[in-house]
Order: sequence, then structure tokens, then C-alpha cells
Amino acid sequence: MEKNIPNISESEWEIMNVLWDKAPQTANDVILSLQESTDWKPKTIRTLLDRLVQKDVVGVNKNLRVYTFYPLYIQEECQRAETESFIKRIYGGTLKSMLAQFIQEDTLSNDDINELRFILDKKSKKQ
Amino acid sequence: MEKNIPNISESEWEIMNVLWDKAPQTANDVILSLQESTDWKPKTIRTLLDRLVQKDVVGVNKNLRVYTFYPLYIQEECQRAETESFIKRIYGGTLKSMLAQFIQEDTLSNDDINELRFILDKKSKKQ
DNA sequence: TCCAACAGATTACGTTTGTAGTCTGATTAC
DNA sequence: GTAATCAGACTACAAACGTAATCTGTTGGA
Repeated sequence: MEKNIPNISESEWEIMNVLWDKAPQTANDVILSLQESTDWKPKTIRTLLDRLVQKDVVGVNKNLRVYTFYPLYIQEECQRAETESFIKRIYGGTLKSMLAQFIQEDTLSNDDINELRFILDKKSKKQ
Repeated sequence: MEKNIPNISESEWEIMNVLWDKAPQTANDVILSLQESTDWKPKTIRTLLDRLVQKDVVGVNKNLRVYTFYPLYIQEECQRAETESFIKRIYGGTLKSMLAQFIQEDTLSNDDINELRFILDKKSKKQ
């Protein structure tokens, strides 16, 4: 398991999400995907892509005339790293306190709650 | 009810956590608190404090010779705002998917799990 | 065949963030 | 009373970020 994932900025996460959804993709594919959900200009998206390549978070295949891009890290791995540092900063390191706060609120539907309980049950039986 | 909370950067969050823990505090109080957990120079901490004041996230009492600082927002309110945007960006907006991933892993102790289940039970009974 | 459109490379530029340092006036320790 | 210290105000400066535009070589159509 590699560590030291480079920092991925907020905007860059949008790019990554598109690439994790499907890869490889050309810059244009990514631009089309994001044209719907953002109002970034194509050149902006291209810049973000290039920066991710520089940061070694995204790889490029230059064999074809039009380059294709693909993530160099697994999504879960990045999510976990980001979430850990987030929780430490915002909630003093205890995931539980965060969960408790969110379960308390109306952010979760009844179905969600049931599903979570199911996951929790399974988990605690296994141990 | 809440207005738009200004952006709080990573380092600024450390300051806020100290102020939420106890307020008001002088700059020096904050500096002493953080001297243990960080290696920031006093001037750095002072700058961060001043920036938070500029951003209207922290208030100052200038009545005494040495100013005292206090948060202008409730911690939970800021945590919620930050968490919502975080989850949207990193997990596509579904808190559940994040919870599922984290419950799955060994990040939570058995006690934590039981406690969460308790909270979930209470919650679903109320609805 | 010639040009408009496109991909990639390079450059731009203001803002935010991290990380302090200097200057100045008040204060305290001797 | 004077020098060292401290708080607050102001200044510094590079890296990262957001948000593109320009320049240049290629190519797909008319």
C-alpha cells in the first residue's frame, strides 16, 4: 500500500471523480462530463488535468494523437486519506463523534438508517 | 438562521478548535495552547488569528490592553457546513456511502459500533 | 488545397494560504 | 529612568489555487 498521496485540491477532486468513474478518458471526455455539472471553461479543465499529471496523481497515455488520462490512485485510497485528515482537523480525530452528529440530524433517510444498522450488525457479529 | 460561513483554511481550523475549547482567550493563550501541538512560531499564530478576525469568523474584544478573541460561530455549525461540502466532493454527496466504507474498516471499535447502533435505534424509533 | 477548428504547450494573473519578519508604542524589570 | 520585552499593526514573499488566454503545429472538411 503506497502512501503519500499528493494533495488534491477541491477542483481537482471533481476531475478525479470523473476519471474514477471511467478511465482512460481524453481531455475532451472529461470536459464534456464536467460541462454539465460545472461552469468551467474547457481550458480550465485542461489546466486542472495537466496539474494532476504534474502532481503524479493522473497518468497520461501519449501513444495516440489525442492523449488519454487515467488515475494513478484508487478512489477508496484517496477517500480514506482525505477523510482521515479531515476528521482529525474538524472533529479532533474521532470518527464516531462525527457520525453521531450526522445520524442525529435529518441528513439520513429511514432507509439509509436501516441499511446502516444492517452494516453495523453484520460488522459486530463478525468480531 | 445561519449565514454563509466564510472559508476556514486548514491551519485556521486549529486556531478555531482552541477558541471553541475556551473563549475568550488572548493571542498569547492561543499561542501557548498550540505550542504543544504544532511548531508554529508565535507570529504565525498571531497572523492566523488576525486573518480569522478579518474574515469575521472570530471577534475581538479591544476593551482591555491585551485583546481577547472569541469565535463568532458555533462549532457544530461550522463542522456541519464543512462536512457537507466535504462529503459532496469526496463521496458524491452520499453520507451513507462514506459511513458504510468507514464502518467496514477497523476504524471503529466495538464499543463505538454499539454506541452508534444505539443512536440509530433511538433515531428510528422517534420517526 | 487551404483554412477553421482542435490538441497540446506555455504563459498569465489575482487570491488564498503558509509562514513569518519588522516597526512602533506601551510596559515592566531592574 | 532606561533598557529589554511585549502586543498590536503593518509588511513580506513564495507556493498553491482558481480561472483562464495565447501560441503553435496538425488535421478534417469544403
